[in-house]
Amino acid sequence: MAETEISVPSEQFTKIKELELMPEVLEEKAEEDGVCTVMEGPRPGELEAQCTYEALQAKMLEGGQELVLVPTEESQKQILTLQTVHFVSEDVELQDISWLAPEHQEGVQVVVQQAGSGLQPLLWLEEGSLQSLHQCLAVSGQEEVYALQEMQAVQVHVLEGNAAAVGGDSEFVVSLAENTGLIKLEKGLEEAQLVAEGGFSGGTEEQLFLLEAGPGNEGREEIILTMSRLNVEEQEDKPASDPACVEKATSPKDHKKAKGGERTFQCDVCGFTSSRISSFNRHKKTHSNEKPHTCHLCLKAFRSVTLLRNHVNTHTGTKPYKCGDCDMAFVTSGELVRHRRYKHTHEKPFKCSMCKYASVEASKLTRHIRSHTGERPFQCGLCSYASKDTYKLKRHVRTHSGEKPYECHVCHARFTQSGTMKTHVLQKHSENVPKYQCPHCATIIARKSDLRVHLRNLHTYKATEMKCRHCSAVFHERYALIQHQKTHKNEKRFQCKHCSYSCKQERHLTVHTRTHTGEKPFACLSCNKCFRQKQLLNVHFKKHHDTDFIPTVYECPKCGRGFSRWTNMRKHSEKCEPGQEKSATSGEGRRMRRRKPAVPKEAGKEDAAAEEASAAQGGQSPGEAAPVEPGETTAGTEDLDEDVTCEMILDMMDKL
DNA sequence: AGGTCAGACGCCCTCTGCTGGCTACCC
DNA sequence: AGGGTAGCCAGCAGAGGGCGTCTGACCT
Repeated sequence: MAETEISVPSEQFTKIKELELMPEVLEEKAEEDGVCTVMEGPRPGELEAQCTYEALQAKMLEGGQELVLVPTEESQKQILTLQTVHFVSEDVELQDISWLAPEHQEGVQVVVQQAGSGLQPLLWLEEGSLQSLHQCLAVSGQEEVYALQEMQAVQVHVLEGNAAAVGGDSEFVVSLAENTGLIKLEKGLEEAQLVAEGGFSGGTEEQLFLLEAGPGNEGREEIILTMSRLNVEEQEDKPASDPACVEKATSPKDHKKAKGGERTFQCDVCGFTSSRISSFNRHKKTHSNEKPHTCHLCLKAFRSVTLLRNHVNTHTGTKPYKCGDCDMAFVTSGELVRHRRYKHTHEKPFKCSMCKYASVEASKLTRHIRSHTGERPFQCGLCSYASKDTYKLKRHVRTHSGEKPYECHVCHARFTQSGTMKTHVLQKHSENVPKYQCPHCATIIARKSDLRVHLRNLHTYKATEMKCRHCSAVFHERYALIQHQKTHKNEKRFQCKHCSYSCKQERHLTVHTRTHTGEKPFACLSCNKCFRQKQLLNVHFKKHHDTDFIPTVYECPKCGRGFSRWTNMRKHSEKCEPGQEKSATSGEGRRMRRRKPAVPKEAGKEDAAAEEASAAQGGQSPGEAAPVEPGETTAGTEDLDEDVTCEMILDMMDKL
């Protein structure tokens, strides 16, 4: 799929801001429009162009936006659709259109035609550049066309041979060859208009097209070809073709009287008109390549001394217009005025009619208005994203290209946006990082946006009740629920019926109750001895029936005496006489050494509760608990007392 | 003809906020 | 061990500010 950019050519764009959006009218118009067909002519130089607009409009409405504007000619309302097709290729050459003689092109003003078809091409595609020989780009016009200066917007479309192909992939590629600058074809258009003016009979609809080619993004070898069509919907009785209403196109070299009787001068290249000959002559210089004023530093040429002077100032750093309120200086007075508006006077002449926004520049207001209208003229060619300005599209494209132009100067991590990198540096490589305190709880969060998430998740009122899983309390705020449930955490809610014992977990109460009932459900398969807990049975089995079981022995660092439990060893060690120390490798005197290889891991896990109980007996925290080795074999070790151990286990469980 | 002003376009920047993946922690 | 949760973090988009530059209009 080709990249398609919906944009507005610069010369028309300035007028777009005057458009008044009327989407309801546009919808109606779209339904009314007919079918567009373009057929190749029977012989070279002739091409029938016959357009009704159903297919074309459908395509336009996909990504474009129709606009209704009220032009200076008060009798008309013009419906315009904006869309641009982006060509990227090396297979097409841009040709001169001076061949376009009106007498040979009745009905067709500008044609883009594949080479070899017999038609004189404006843009032609070399063999193999397109899949379809019928693919072409056409522009047509009909009688009573408007003068160029009256065209107030553009729209773009590519036709592929016939109407049926219009809705297809309209992207193909144009090579810029050696033309790296802006290529404007308005001259051809005007010639087309002249043809139309002189020749068509009674068309059903006014149609005008602009064709303009400009450089692609960042000067790459590509062009953006913009073709424009103008629909005119007559609102009043006076037809759009009324000469009194619409000023006709004039010859490039002539001038004629406009509606009010003023003489106007029209440029034969771009359609520019002026009532003053001086302005007209001055304008004509813009189309001339004559640039007699050359910079002596870089040899760049300019049309006027003023432009040259401003340019030279960029070399020399000369900025004659200095701001009186700050240290800024500028090359032109206009820059200074604008700067002062931004920084000092805060004068914002461009005010939004839909909100309080005001801006220094009109372009900013135009951009702002898109946030109201939702207009997104800049379409990504690789996905469905469209942006409201060119910069956002460019920034978005990085998500496809993988480009990460911003690098952290500390850790060299790369980022797609400067703001992301800035946040990274602040959070990772800076001191005194600001924190955000939740106003409703003690939580401190590193980022404001995450605090917002925290507030949303934990402190937002929710209509649906959230129930405590321990009691019947209900809450509408998650944070309150969590805090409430924590109050259940240390409750010993399970009370023994037979004594004062209570605990936090039901399973503990079950085990405890067996001390009253005498129940011992865990029987040893080897000796039939019964136990109240599975862990105790496991300990028993390993100690008395497992020949592979090798217990760990904890050795006193002072005298070398061995113990099966670390806590017992520590108690002994505290009383052991100084000077009997054998090992001083541990600063805390708790180095443990096994006399036999370690107990298999599984066996140790099975006895976890007994280990914890043993640790609790010695006052050791669970995290520091050393493994309890059941089968003591050395002097001074203790036998396992089931009843005592059971109580210890239960107590420890509750403590945990 | 030259200077100035203003409109317009383009580019880059910052600030802001949302989102989803990751991970540590808790149960 | 596994699921749920919440903070951390990068990615990404919206909105707007600021400035460089070009061009046409207007004035002298």
